[in-house]
Amino acid sequence: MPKYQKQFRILVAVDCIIFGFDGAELKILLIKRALEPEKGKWSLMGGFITEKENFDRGGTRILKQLTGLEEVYMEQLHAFGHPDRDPNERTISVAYFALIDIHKFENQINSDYHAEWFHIKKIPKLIFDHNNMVAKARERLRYKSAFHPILFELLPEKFTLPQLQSLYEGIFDTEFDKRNFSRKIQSTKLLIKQKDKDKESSKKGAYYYKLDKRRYAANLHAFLNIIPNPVIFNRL
Amino acid sequence: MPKYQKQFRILVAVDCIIFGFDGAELKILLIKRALEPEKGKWSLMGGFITEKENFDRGGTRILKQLTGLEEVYMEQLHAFGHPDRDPNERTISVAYFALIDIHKFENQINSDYHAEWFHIKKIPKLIFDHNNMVAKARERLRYKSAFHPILFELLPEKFTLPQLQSLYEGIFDTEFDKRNFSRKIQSTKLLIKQKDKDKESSKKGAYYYKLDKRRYAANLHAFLNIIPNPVIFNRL
DNA sequence: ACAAATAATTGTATTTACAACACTTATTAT
DNA sequence: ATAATAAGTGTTGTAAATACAATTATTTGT
Repeated sequence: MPKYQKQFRILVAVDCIIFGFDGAELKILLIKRALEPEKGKWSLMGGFITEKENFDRGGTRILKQLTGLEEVYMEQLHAFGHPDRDPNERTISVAYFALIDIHKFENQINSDYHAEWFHIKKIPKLIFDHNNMVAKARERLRYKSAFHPILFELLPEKFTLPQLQSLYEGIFDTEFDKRNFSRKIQSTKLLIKQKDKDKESSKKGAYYYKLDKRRYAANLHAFLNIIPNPVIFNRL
Repeated sequence: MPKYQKQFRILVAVDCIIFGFDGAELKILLIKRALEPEKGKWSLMGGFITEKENFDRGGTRILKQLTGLEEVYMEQLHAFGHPDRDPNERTISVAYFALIDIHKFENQINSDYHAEWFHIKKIPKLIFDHNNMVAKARERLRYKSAFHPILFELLPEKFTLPQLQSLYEGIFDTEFDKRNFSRKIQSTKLLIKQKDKDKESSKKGAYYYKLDKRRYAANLHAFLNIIPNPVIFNRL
């Protein structure tokens, strides 16, 4: 069989934008780059594609490498291919974004990478085009979560409505009416009310909820309408 | 500066899913592949990335090569990277989808490629994973056009409301109420009514409309709500 | 010239969804 | 016991979406 002889071949990497939510702020997990070039600078977690893996597997491999986590929400974001994005040698990168429960991570953190969580609004200067990737991931997360119930992936197994609301508010950089928000969330029937309350953050205490996983799995592509006015997309 | 010595490099291609609308049916432009392997089989238009170009430029270059058209609506769809997708040698492909006015194409067709339009529901067996790409592009077109006014890109400069409606109906595989559809479209204020009528497809004749390009450019990311019930996404 | 057929155009009433808004209740700290 | 804090709950007006039918313009055939 003939090969594509005259064409040139390129390094292919996968980079991961990893989102977490600590109960108050949306955060992103970054590492201190261990290898040259740009050693010691902040960077997304990434790596080169190996000979036998596809992008999805590369993404999950890299995520597991850093967080120890498997079976988390992950989605291909975009392929970045500017000829000079890596000044060292032409490299293209397929970016993935992941949503993880920040608490699950803390126990399993791999300190080899000097990973740290950064507030979404205080991201430092990153190597290459990684700041672009983060911006695009943020945009996508905002877009997608406006219609699809994916933000639950960022929360622990048990969470309260006020927590969920502040997550939405953080992502959309606005405030919602408690009563309307609660009603909309309840109307999805994706949540199961628990008997116990969280009394850490308030005096009255807020009931815990759990995700109804069966319904959630069946409705992952369901359309929500949590956000009052979709015009907000214009002012990201 | 050190290079990434141990890593292996991969061929990188761009493939285009080109949509057109002939007034009745949604179609895709395919070519008869000119080079080995798989010579003579139906395929998407594609090509390898050159040393100095990014993906977007590769996509527009390939589109122009086949259609002669520039400045058309085009968007990165997805990166496909299964190790065996090209049995000849590992190749990854970044797929783009484009929306063109099928009439503009007809004059400029480059017959070198043996290009042909195929009804979206009668796509033949394509090489590699191109059928997957087409499926994904169709899904994306449906998703995106439900919220954003991009379907105008498929229509000629002057078009009628019944034409626009049948385009929507074709894409969503359903039927809308004429009166409600007309009202929703008018309420976007994106259309300018013309004085002349199209009398080809009916006896009474239907007024032509033109896109208000200034408004359209300003509202490309605007949210529409043309489709009565978004639940339809569940049954693609 | 008239009638019949075809397809576009236009209007209204009802239902439904959304958003705005304020008070009560549970709990803790002093 | 009282004050302070934050969660929980109900109602009402308004706008949007839907369902639905009659009329008008034009062509074709007799």
